[in-house]
Amino acid sequence: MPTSTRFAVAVHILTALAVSDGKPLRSEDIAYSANTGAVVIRGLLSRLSDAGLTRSQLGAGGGSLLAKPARKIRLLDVYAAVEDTELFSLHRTPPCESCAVGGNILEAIQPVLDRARKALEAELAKATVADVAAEVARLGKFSIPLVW
Amino acid sequence: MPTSTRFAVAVHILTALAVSDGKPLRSEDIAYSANTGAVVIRGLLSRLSDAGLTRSQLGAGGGSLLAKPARKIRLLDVYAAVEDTELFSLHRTPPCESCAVGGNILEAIQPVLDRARKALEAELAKATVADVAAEVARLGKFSIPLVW
DNA sequence: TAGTGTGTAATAGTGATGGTTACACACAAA
DNA sequence: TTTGTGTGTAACCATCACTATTACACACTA
Repeated sequence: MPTSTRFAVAVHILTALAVSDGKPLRSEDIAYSANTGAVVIRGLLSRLSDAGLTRSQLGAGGGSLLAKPARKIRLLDVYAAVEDTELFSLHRTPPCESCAVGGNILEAIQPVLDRARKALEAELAKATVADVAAEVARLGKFSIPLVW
Repeated sequence: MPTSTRFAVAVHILTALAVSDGKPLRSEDIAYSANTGAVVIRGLLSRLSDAGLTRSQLGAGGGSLLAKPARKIRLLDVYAAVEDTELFSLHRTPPCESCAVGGNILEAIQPVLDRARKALEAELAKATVADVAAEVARLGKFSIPLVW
């Protein structure tokens, strides 16, 4: 049960903003880096902004900025901001209520699925955008802030 | 991404087989319990059989059986048998190679995503089909084997 | 005031998914 | 051996989420 590409691109966006370190980035520039369209980026920025992770400056010289320090933004926050669907999908049509298994299977597996989901979320809570930005800087052999 | 319901239905199938405890179940009967089509069930049984989790008896009185004890079948085995896609999707089109962030973001986030995936898998490895079957029996107030 | 960039609606193409029909084949029961 | 049952798989279809793209109103800066 896959996530959309939104999570990966959203992390990309936030990492770019972290690397930019206070200088507003245009959606078009982020789109170039992520190899997608500027509207896609703005759609994600809209979600990230709703979640309180980014903010925008309108007008010439404007763009997007982190709304709080990169080290305060956990990947879990990003995940929650852009992923809509449940990690585990259940039956498309609910199983037979009156069946021995069908009538109880959902309730029976829910605790296990919850534990699995929470384990995943706990890992995503351990890493921050600052961590990712630092790793990108290390791999790319540059320092933050990066002058574009 | 439309997330698949295969995992939930596959667990349903195996739980039914565990509850049946050696008596072959027809795909049609499982389909009734899961509220889907028999061909959908047979498609999943085909994957589960390939993974060594079930086997089938052809002919009259035939159906499907567990290929090994329910307590030896971990939900992780089921997950691996029926889920095709990666848990985390990355960019649809690879990001800009020559960009500071785009050129390094994939490598930078991969370790985090791997840890998250492994944490999820570790939880799914802790639960078995026997556990789910026992929980279903408890909730449904019946004992295994259940005579249909 | 002119120009820049955001925010969002609308639309379209794509791909995975699940539902369904059809049918060949293996096996059991008689 | 024959008959009937149930599996295994291919083919086709409708649906839906997702991403890309166009279009345009609006806010803000220089």
